[in-house]
Amino acid sequence: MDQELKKSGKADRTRAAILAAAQKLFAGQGYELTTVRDIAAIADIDPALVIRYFGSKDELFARAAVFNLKLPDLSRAERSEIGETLVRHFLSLWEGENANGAMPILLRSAASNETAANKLKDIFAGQVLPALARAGGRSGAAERAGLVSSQLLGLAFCRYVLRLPPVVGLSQETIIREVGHTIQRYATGDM
Amino acid sequence: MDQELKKSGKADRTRAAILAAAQKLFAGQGYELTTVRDIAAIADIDPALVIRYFGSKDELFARAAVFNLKLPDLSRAERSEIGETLVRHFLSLWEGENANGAMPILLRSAASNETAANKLKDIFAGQVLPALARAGGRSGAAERAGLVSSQLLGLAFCRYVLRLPPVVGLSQETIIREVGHTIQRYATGDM
DNA sequence: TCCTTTTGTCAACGATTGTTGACTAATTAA
DNA sequence: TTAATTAGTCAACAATCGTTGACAAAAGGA
Repeated sequence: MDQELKKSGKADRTRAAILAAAQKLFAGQGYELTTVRDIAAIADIDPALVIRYFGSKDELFARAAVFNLKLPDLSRAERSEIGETLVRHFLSLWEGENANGAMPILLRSAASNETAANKLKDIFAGQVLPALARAGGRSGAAERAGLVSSQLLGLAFCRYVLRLPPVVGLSQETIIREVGHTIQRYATGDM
Repeated sequence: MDQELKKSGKADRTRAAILAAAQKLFAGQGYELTTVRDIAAIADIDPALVIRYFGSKDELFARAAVFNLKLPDLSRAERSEIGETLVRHFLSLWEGENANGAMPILLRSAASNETAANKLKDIFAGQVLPALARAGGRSGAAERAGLVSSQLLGLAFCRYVLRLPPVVGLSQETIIREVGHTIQRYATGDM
């Protein structure tokens, strides 16, 4: 068998099918309500294969929920455009072409799954906070990061998990303008 | 037996114990992970009694998650203080003396429990939106309500469910000032 | 006291869960 | 073709879930 150039073997295709089914279900109903049998049914394979290829439901979830913030370097952006830049970045991450839906997966399961909750914590404490610390004023980085996180996660929670009609109805332009303004104030304004 | 003046009979005390245990567990780990047997263990009674007194786990959850927004009449408040007024109101509802923890219960279970999700939707679409429509400008009430909801729910989600350290660390004064400012702009600012 | 109602105990049910291991079928290397 | 590796199938496991019904204990009224 080829060592590096695998020609998308049969096993790889079922692996991909399982992962896709898992992401769809995890995003739609969370970790607890998603069963291995449901995943297998959607992927049209045997439930035992889910375990064989991913070890356990937990490991499959971990694989399905990976995502990379890829935060832009805020210290190089125009200081007056940090807010809009951040909001644009998150929106394209959540709704853009390469969106993989990992954010809804994490958000929906974070309330009852410790793995998901910790992943979210790591992201916002380990990436958003440092980025704001570099970009914003010298003090109160933790406060600013907390406020920014509450607004961004709240937007995602209402729009993708709860699907609150007034939030789903917001246009991207409105979000960029209004939420961008808020983030801008949190990130750089005086406290 | 007395018809109206029940002297806190034995049954009432166990009913209360069950409800208290249920609220504690529902708030801490959500609907799915909370088992009838866990509730019974904390209430120190038999699991069968949980069903006998509340019919089913679903009905018990509905009882444990009732709460009343009791929104103040924003049209009578100083227009320039709507933001702070709203944030103060929610904070005292969530952390004040009479806080019953129903908000964390709803938020934590909303991601995987339709009953909880619908209850949250009803609250914010049926109470917050009308209140803002009365108080704010004549147009764009839905947009304003969506933005306000995203910030308020995001704050609660980060602070009580996810327990993001930077958000937990925010003082009430900071929240009232900063989030109040944001809500004020969403509620009354031009869009 | 006796009788009725209330309150609590216990064991078990059927369903569903993640996971396993033995087995067959298909694919590949020789 | 033959042998070996890989992929997929199937039935079953142990555990846990919400829920039920039969029964015992306690309390209250007569």
